[in-house]
Amino acid sequence: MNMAERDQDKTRVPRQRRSVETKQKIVAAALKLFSEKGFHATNTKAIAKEAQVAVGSVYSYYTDKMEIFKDALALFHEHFSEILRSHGALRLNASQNKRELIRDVIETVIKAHEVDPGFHREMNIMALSYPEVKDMAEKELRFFFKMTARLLRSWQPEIRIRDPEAAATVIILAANSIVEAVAFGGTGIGRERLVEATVDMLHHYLWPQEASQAIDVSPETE
Amino acid sequence: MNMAERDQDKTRVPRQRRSVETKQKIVAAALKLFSEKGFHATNTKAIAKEAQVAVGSVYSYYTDKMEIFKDALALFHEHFSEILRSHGALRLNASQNKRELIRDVIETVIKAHEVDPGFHREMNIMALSYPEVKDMAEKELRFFFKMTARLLRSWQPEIRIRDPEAAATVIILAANSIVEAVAFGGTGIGRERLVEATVDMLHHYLWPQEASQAIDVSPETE
Amino acid sequence: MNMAERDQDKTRVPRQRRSVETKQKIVAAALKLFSEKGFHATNTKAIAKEAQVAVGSVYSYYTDKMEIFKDALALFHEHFSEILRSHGALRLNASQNKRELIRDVIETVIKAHEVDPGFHREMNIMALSYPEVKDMAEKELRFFFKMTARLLRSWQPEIRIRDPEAAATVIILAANSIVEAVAFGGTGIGRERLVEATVDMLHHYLWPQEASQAIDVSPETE
Amino acid sequence: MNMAERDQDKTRVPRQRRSVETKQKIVAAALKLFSEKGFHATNTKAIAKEAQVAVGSVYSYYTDKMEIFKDALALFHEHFSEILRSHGALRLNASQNKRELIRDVIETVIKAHEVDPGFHREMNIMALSYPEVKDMAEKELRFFFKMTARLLRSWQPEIRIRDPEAAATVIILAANSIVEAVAFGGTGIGRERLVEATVDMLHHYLWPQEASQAIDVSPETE
DNA sequence: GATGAATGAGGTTTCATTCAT
DNA sequence: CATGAATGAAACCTCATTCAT
Repeated sequence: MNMAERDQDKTRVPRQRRSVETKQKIVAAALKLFSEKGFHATNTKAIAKEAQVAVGSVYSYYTDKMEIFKDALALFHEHFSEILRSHGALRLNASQNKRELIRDVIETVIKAHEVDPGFHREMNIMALSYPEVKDMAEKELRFFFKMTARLLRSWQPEIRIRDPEAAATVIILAANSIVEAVAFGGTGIGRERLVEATVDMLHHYLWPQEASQAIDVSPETE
Repeated sequence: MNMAERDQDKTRVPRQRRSVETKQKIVAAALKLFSEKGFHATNTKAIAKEAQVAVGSVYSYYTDKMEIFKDALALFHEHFSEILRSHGALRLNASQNKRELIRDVIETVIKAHEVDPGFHREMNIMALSYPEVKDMAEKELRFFFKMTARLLRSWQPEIRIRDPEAAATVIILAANSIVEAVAFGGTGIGRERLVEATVDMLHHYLWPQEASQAIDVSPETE
Repeated sequence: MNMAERDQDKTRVPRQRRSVETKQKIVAAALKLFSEKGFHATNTKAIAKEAQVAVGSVYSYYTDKMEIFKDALALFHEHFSEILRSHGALRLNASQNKRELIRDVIETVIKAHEVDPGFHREMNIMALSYPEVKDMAEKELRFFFKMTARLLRSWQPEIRIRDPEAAATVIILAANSIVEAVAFGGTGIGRERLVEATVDMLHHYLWPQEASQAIDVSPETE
Repeated sequence: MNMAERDQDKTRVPRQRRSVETKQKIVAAALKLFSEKGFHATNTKAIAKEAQVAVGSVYSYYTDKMEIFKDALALFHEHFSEILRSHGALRLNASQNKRELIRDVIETVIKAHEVDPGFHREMNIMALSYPEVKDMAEKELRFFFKMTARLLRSWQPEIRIRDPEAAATVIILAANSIVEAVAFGGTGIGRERLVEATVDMLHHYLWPQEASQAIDVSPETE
């Protein structure tokens, strides 16, 4: 394996079980601290301490503090995807009630965000400052774009979207920013109302006819 | 004049005004550097140098590096609002073509972002880390929520939005995140397609009837 | 001045008198410690302490520990040359007794070495490890080569040297290594005997006739 | 053996053949790395790796990194002497042409240096810093002093040296420093010219009459 | 008021050595 | 006996902030 080759002499490639466990302890500790206090406010000593390991050990698994972050990010993405999968966000089909479908998706994404809102925030920070992190985060995000685009295309021609890729991107970005607003607050509007408005917006976007009727049927709610 | 007497041999500039100018030089310098290299990578010495002032002087105007940032942020918000205002983003009325109206707004916001994308990014970073900055940024954002909500309400009942405040928030958040994606790239979709999709989404959300017809009129575009 | 330009933001260019004094205190302290304990065994904290200055101050005058060393080396060279000059090593002329002349030169060089044998040693160590130091040391050495070559040429044709440059180099190198042996001991032969033998060697090399006669005149010494 | 007694339970005294081989692999690896990158830049992990042995094993043969160096130094001296011996540097006799004899010796020493110039340099560095290493290096050097002195004495009274021991020391030191200059460059004079000048110097020192004639015979060369 | 020299805590990283497996 | 994981002191360097001039 050329991975092993490249890291040779610098970072340890876990061979023994103990070693594997130590590395896991370190990422776990780092994920926790980055999430709580952010990257810059977390020093290597603290990571080592949290992992109950000597500072030197940290550096035998990682060349760099940044390297630890990247591993933590990968771990975070795993957790995140796991949530999405387990909540069945992807076994959607157009047969169910459209509003419920949209709401389900949004709620699931909120759930996923709530697993570790702190780290999510830190990921955003880091992505803005470090291209490498940006790339990782974007790669993950594009995966969702792709998934969504495929979904939209599968729903054609029932929904009449002109540019499924762009639409998927816009939907994900919008949903994401609203989910973040829900997670971190600060809008002054409660969670329920924001979700409802978002559902409305997407409903109209994707199934205009049905959405328009829905308004006629139940006007003046709230 | 006894004023002249008191200031003897330094009569050039009144004390007060010079002081104000110095402070302005400092913020301006800071804004520039924060925007270029970020908060953490900009040290006070560099700010002083850029402002052509001694380090000590910086600390006689500001207690803290953070204090400087907050002032820079305020200045940035001024610039930002100025752009929006000068581009007339807010003298909208429902009479013009709806798609054009939406597109205008979005383009204006993109313009405003483009004034200083670097600082915008840094503002986001800082907002995520420092509650005080977050508060400032949110306060500004809520202003836009309010403005938008008022606008939406003024368009009622032509548009039949159930909860104008929540809708305004959702619209601004969505628009904002898409604008950022346009500014920083990374989606893999070009600017035009993203804008078009966003316009579509908002068009359907706000003027469902008209939007549906638009699709019927010019189908299979793109 | 482009020097000032280049160093800008990183190292301080002493402007005030206090500043100049501080920088001098630092080199002096460094010279002392490098000489006593060597470069690697001297840490920046110790230098700061010896100079009665904060660590940070050291780094406002020097980017690097190595930079300090180079400055110390320059200072050392100044001291060294000063000794040579004050001992009149270079107002040699061929008129005086040749053996005495050679002995004078050698004794002077020994004196110069004795000013700071520790640093001399360290200079050699560093020269072997760091090309930049090697260059500095060699530059100084070549100056002596040049001086000596000029002297030899001025003595032609009385002395019949085939290649004055090479001869000068060989003489300086030989003298130097013997002087070092005298300074650091380890040969098992006393200082006087080494100097005498060296004088003999150079005497024979430069003034063969005279040297041969000298042997005939005082044979079987020792 | 009380040697074994003394070292017991700290460092292993190789008893079995495999053990001996392991120790040899370690020194060999160390010699190579020290020579290439120097003592300080070579870490124990690298030595272990190069020797294809675990770090812990290194420490069961050696108490210390320095201990390894000392062993490497001894090995180096063996190689060095081996070269000298095999090139017959010591089966000199006064019957052959004197200039050729001197040149032969010098060329042989250069050859010996060229076996491992890197380690030679490192030995010098270490000798200057660590008394123990200095002692080892000097012990070896004195061996050459002794050999040379014996040679000189055997050539008496043909050569009329007053103090053979001192002369031998001076000759070896001079030759050594010139050889080093040839090996590491930096004098600005080419190898051939330096060797020639050295031969001249020693020729005049040891066989004044013959050397003087040589000059008369072939004047104005170069 | 202004200047810029001085401070020193704190951060990241290395590596010789020990020790559990 | 070998292995290689773990240790932690110690090194270098940065920079927000203070303070003498």
